[in-house]
Amino acid sequence: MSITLKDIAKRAKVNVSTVSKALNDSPEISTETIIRVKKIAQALNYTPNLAARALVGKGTKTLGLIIPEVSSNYFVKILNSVEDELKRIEYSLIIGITDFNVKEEIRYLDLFAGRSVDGILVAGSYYKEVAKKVKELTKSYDIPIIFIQSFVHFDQFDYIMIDDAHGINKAVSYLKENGHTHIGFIGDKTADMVRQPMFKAAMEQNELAYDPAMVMRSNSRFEQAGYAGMKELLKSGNVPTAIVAQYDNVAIGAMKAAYEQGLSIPEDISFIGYDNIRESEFLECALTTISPPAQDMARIGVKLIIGKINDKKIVATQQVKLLPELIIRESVNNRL
Amino acid sequence: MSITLKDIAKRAKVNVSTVSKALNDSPEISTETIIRVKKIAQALNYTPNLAARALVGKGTKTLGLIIPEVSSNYFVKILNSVEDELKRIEYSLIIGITDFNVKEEIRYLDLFAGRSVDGILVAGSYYKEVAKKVKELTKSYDIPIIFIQSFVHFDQFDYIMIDDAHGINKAVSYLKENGHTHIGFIGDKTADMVRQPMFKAAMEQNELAYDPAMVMRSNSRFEQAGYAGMKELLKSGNVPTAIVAQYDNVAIGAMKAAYEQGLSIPEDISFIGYDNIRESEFLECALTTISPPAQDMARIGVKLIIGKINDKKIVATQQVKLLPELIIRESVNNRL
DNA sequence: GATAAATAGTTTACCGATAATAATTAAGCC
DNA sequence: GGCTTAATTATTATCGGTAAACTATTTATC
Repeated sequence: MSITLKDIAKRAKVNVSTVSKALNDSPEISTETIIRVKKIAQALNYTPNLAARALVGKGTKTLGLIIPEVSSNYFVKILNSVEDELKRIEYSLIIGITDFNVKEEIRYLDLFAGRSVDGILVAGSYYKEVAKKVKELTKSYDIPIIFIQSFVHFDQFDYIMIDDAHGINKAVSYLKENGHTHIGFIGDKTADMVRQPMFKAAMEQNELAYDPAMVMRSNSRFEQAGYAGMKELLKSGNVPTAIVAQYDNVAIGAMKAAYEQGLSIPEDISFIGYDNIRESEFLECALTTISPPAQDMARIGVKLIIGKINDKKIVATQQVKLLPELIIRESVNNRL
Repeated sequence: MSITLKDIAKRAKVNVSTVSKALNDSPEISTETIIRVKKIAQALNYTPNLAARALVGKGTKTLGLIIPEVSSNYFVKILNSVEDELKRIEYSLIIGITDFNVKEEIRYLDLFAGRSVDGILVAGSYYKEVAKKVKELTKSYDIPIIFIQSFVHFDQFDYIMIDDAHGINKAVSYLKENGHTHIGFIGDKTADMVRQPMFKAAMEQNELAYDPAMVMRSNSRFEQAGYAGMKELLKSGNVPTAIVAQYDNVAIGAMKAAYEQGLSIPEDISFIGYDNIRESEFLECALTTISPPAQDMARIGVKLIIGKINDKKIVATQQVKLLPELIIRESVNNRL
C-alpha cells in the first residue's frame, strides 16, 4: 500500500539495500546514486516504515511520557513543552496518564518498554515501586528513563526537578516579611507526599509555629479541594491570616470559600499559590504565587534523554535542580 | 534482550509457529499445548513485540490524536477522556499538538500514518486542506480517521461534534430573556472560523441588532485575548450590557479588565462563557457558561473509531451531534 | 482393511528495513 | 597484459512475529 524501499529500488534499477544505504548517506554509495535515489524517494513521497526499522533495532523515534494528570496547568505545561521539543527533532510522543496511581505507572512503564520506545520520561512520580521497576527496565531493555519532577529518592537515577522546598520556603518567608505569623496550608491528598511536609519545614526554618489544625488536606482535587479545605478551616474558627495553597487551583477554590463567607482578599485573609497557572493573573484579586520553571524543566529533560539515546555510552547519572521564583501580585496583605 | 516466541518455543519444545498459534488460541493447537505454552509465556513474562506484529499487518494497538492545544480545559478534557477510554482497551495514545496550524495537522497525519497507527482522531480542525489529506490517507493507507469537534464540512467524513451554534444561541437567548439587547462578543483570532459567525447568527435569530463594533477579536490567546478585547471595548465607549466570550478563559480575562475599570459583575456588565472549565465555578463571580459534553464526545469518538478498526467492513460514515447545555451561575444580571 | 477426513504440528515464506558478506567493476602499477 | 586494490553495488541473513502450505498421526467411514 505505502511506498517501500523496494518500489524505489525498482525505479532506480538498483538493489533495495543500495537504496537503504543511499538514503542513509552511506559513504559506500556514490554521490550520483545517492542523489538519484533520493530524488526518486522524494518523488514517490517515501516514508520509512518505522515498524521495520524498530525491528532491526534502529529505534522508533518515539518517546513515552508518563504523567499523573493533565488537568492542572502545571503538568499540562510539562506535556506541552515536551511535545514542542520533540516535534523539533521529529520524535513522536506517546503518553500515559496515571492519576497518581502506582499500578498505572508501572503498567505504562512495561507497556512503553514493550512498544520499544527510545526513552521514557516519568513525570511526578512518588513511589519506590516505580523506582524498582525502572531499575529493572533499564537493565533488561536498556531504555533510558529520566524522572521529571518526581520524588523517587535514589541518587542512581537521572532526574530533573524543581526545588519545591525552596519555593515553599520563599512563600512562607514572604508571608513572614509581610507580618503574617498564623499561616495555614490547604491541599489535597497528594500533598502528604511532598508540599505539605515542605510547608512544615519552611515554617520551622522561618521560626514560625506550625499548627496542624491549620493544615487541611481534602480528599477531592483541584479547586474543590481548596474550597472544602477552606470551608472547614473557617468553620473551625481557628482561622490563619494567610494560606499557602498546595497549588494555584487549590488557592482558587479556597478563595471562593472565603468570598462566600464575606471575607475580603487580601484585607481579611491572604493567599499564596504555587504553579503560576495562566488564570491566576486574571483573578479578581490576582494571585501571588510561586512560579516553577516547568517549561525549562521539560526542555532540559528532553535534552537529557535524547542525549542518552543518541549516545548510549553516557552512563553517568545526571541530576538537575531548578529554582522556582516568587511572583508577587495582589493576594497577600502587608500587616505591618 | 526481551523475551520472544523463540524463547518460549525452546522451553516448550515446540515450533515458534505453534507458540504463536497457541497464544492466539488457534483451533489447530490442542488445549493442553495451549495451556502449557501460555503458562511458559506467563512465567517468562512475555510481551509480544509490537513492531514485528505491525510489520505483518496486525495493527499497532495505537491511536493517534491530533489536537490544536492542551492549554484550555476544553481540549484537555477531550485528551483526558480519550486516553481514559483507550487504557481500558489496552490501546496506546500518540499525540500531536498543532496550535491550530494547518501544516502541523497535515504533518501529523502523515507522520501517524507512517507510524502505522490503527486509527486517527482529529480534534478541532478547521481546514479544508486537512480534509483533502484525510481523504488521501483513508484511500492509500486505509486508516480510519474520525473528526472530533472539527469544522471540516464534508458529509463524507465520520465526525462527532457538539452543536455549538445551538450553544451560542442558548447563550444569546438567555441574555435576551434577562433583558439584554446590547450584546458584545470577545474572542481570539480563531473565533473567525466558528463561534463568532455563530454569535452573529444567534443575534439575528433572536432578533437583536448585531453590532460589529462590539465584536472584538484579539491576536493573543486565552485570558490575554479577553483582557485585551475588553480593554479595547471599554476604551471605545460603546460598551454592551453583556458579553458573550468565545470561551471561559477569554471570559476570565475580560472580567479582569472590567474589574480593573471599577465595574461590578454582573451589576454593571454581564458575562457568559463557553466550555465550563473547572475554574469557572470558583471565580469570585461564578461564571454562567455553556457546557459542551466534551467527555461524552471523546468517548463516543473512541468507540466509533475502534468499531471501524475492528470491523473494516463498516464503511457508512457516522455522524453524531451532541447538544451543549447552559449552566446558570452568577455572572448574568437580570435587567428586567 | 483401505481410504477419507480430521487433528496437531512443522516448514517455509514474508512483512520492510539494516548489516554483513559477496561480487563486480574500474583504476593503478610493474 | 596481468594482478592488486579500491570503489561500488548486489546477495543474503536477520529482527519477531503471522499465515499458508505441508507432513505426520489419529480417528472415522463404508
